[in-house]
Amino acid sequence: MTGTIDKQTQWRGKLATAALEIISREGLQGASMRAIAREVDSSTGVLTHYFRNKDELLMFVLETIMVRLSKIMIESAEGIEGLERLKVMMLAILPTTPELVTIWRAWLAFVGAALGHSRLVDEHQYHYIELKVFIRGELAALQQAGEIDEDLDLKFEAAAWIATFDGIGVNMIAAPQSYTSQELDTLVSRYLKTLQQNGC
Amino acid sequence: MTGTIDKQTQWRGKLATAALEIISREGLQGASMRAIAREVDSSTGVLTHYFRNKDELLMFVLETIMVRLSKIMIESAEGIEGLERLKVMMLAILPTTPELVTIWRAWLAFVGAALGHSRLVDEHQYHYIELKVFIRGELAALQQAGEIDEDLDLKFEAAAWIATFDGIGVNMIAAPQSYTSQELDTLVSRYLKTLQQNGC
DNA sequence: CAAACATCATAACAGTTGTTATAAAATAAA
DNA sequence: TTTATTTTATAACAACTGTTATGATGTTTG
Repeated sequence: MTGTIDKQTQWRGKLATAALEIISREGLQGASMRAIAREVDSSTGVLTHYFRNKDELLMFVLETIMVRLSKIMIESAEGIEGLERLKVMMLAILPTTPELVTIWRAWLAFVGAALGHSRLVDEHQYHYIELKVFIRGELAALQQAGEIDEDLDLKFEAAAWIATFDGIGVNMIAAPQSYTSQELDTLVSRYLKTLQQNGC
Repeated sequence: MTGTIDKQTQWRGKLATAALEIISREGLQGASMRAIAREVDSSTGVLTHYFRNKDELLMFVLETIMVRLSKIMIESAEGIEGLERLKVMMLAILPTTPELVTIWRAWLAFVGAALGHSRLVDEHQYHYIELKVFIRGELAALQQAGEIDEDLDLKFEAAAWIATFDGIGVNMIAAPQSYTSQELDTLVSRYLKTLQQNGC
């Protein structure tokens, strides 16, 4: 029984990774059932056996992406406190490694294709809200610790954090070599300064 | 002769607008030849007559988008000087009106589909560079006028301006009602403050 | 062993895609 | 008016899409 489940999750993960790779390379257009099957040196029979249909597979890929991102983000911040924590988390999930570039490229493909695809829109909204709540919690902790202004609107600031983050990420993908790692650091640090007026 | 040319440009514009509308509503997947023809109450014969192929039509749509954007941006800044100018220009092209929302949605679709579509990638790179050069010129003027720090790296700052701008825009599209108009103003103003240390 | 089931490959399906050729209609040129 | 030329519609095309059904294998279970 557990063996069956293991094979299930194993295959689903393998197929999701293969799909992710293709999407990152060629976009969603290139990710046909047959192309994904070819990527894992198998046939479409596997796809149809482990996923109800293509939609479910794509949703699973998107979910996999978001899970990986939040895992990387949380692990990067382990044992780090204060404002530095927000900085580290943001830098950790920007597309600075091959894996993260792959994820970001695929994410952009999903965002672009979300138009007119209601399930994708919903899924994105969900993850956005989740991230926003998380960041808001982080900000609340900082506020309580007196590290950032106490009169900040945290709901707004969480959205601003995500916007800053998205903007940098999209640019790094759309226009590679936009920033050196030092410039990245500067960019994020400068943004964080806007959260505290005691620096002035 | 001139009449022929007029009809050409007229039809090409009409078809591009129709395609833009569909892309904004349903994404690039929905923008098939037949769907575009239906949108203008005509047949695909018109499309094939005024465009070599679909690729050329899509490129024309993307170009149309960028031209409209830069036109809106430049016109908004007419007669405005100083730091306020940068602020006005950014606010002018963020997706705050139906037309701009349409443009941004289509733009996002193009960015997402650019993966694996080399001509689209090139086109985007080109427009990014163009915008970057323009903003850099604006920053240089501000620097000469002493309105922003003289030791800023303008190449870097131009990229930062675009990233900030992209981030806010993408969020407004991906998660509508992210910001009130006042919050938008706050966001942009706060970013601009990072360009001058005399505020401290 | 035998029956039941999970696993995977293959093929056929109906639908859609962009492209191309062809023909009809409208307009311009002679 | 007659002849060219431009313009638009229609239809056929091969290629591709996701889905589904059908077998052929193993693998587990009774």
